[in-house]
Amino acid sequence: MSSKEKILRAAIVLFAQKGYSGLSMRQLALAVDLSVAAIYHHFPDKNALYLDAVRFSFSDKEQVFDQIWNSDFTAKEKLHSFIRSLIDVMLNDRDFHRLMQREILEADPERMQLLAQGVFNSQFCLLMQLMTELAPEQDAHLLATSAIGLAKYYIEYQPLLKNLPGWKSEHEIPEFIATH
Amino acid sequence: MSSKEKILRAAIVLFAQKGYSGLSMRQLALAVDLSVAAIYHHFPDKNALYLDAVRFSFSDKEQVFDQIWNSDFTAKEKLHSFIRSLIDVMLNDRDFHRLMQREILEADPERMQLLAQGVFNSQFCLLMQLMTELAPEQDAHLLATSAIGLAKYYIEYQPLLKNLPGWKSEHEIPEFIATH
DNA sequence: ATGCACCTACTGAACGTTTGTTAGGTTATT
DNA sequence: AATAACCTAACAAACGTTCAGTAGGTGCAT
Repeated sequence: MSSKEKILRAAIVLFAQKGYSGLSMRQLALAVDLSVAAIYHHFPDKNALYLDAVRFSFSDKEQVFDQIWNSDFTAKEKLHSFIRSLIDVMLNDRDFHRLMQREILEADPERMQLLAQGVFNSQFCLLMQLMTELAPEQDAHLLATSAIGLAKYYIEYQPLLKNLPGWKSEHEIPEFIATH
Repeated sequence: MSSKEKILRAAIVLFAQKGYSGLSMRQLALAVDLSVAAIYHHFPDKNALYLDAVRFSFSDKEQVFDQIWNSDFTAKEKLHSFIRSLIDVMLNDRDFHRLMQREILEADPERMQLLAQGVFNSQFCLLMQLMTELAPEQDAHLLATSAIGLAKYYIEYQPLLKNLPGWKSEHEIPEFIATH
């Protein structure tokens, strides 16, 4: 693994843990066993590193989704798989999940725009496309948003809901289709 | 309004906005038009100030809940009012909501313990008591947790759900009672 | 009424440390 | 020889925190 990748992977974990201003370049350097200047050799400044880290943590997952889009599933099956994967990814990669939570909380407008355009855009467009195919008479943007929102809900409350009576492992998607 | 209260109120807003390490004592001093040393006159250090701010932002709301507990509602009505108020508070006070989100995200174990014991404890105990009264055969802690979780869900997704077909303004509590 | 003691609320300036960042030199790879 | 990858050392700025001092009020003995 290259040094640059090592830095990015550590940055994801640590930014997710401590937040942007909570992580110093020296702490990060220590974590990857490099000098501070070595990081600055790979990244122009802290902000760019942060953005790259978020991008990297997402692109890491993007191929999973691309696999779905390129499959010969029906539209319904694609949607099912997409949400299923979204939940899986969020559930298994806590750092990714926390990075996203932080990003939404921070709500730095310029960073939001950058992320929205550079990171999420392609996935969201594909999802919207799928939605138009599935329900042409409804607002695609709205449907896509609620699909993601629904997934997010399951991620955050699955640990809770699991302990409740009436839990069924594959109970997710039918309900979703029904409401739309 | 006393200086101490002015500091606390500003701290709530700014900590919610920028996070613990994102807000410096100088920035806060500037915001309340006092010297940095004046803040240290009222609070021993930054961490204590933060804790006090969180406590303060909660105690501000506590009386609303206490009013419910001391009312002569039936247990069912109390639960209804409690959840209704929880949702209202979270919805109307974004700073409070964000502070709580941050606190959960951060998950600093020692701070968590302090908050759990010093801030939430009394409310949670009252809620658990109510739950035992309502459903003696079930786990009170579990019921209380899911009540709060349910409220949180509505807070985060009401803006979303509102735009969806099938939205009814007073649709919250019956569903809750039904699932339990 | 006045001088003294004591208090709270505050200030300006400084403490040492940590921050992001850079300049300049060294080592390894091609 | 040239370029990439890395180092040590330093920079100014910002950080949390402290210190000595002051303005204004209160109570009390004179």
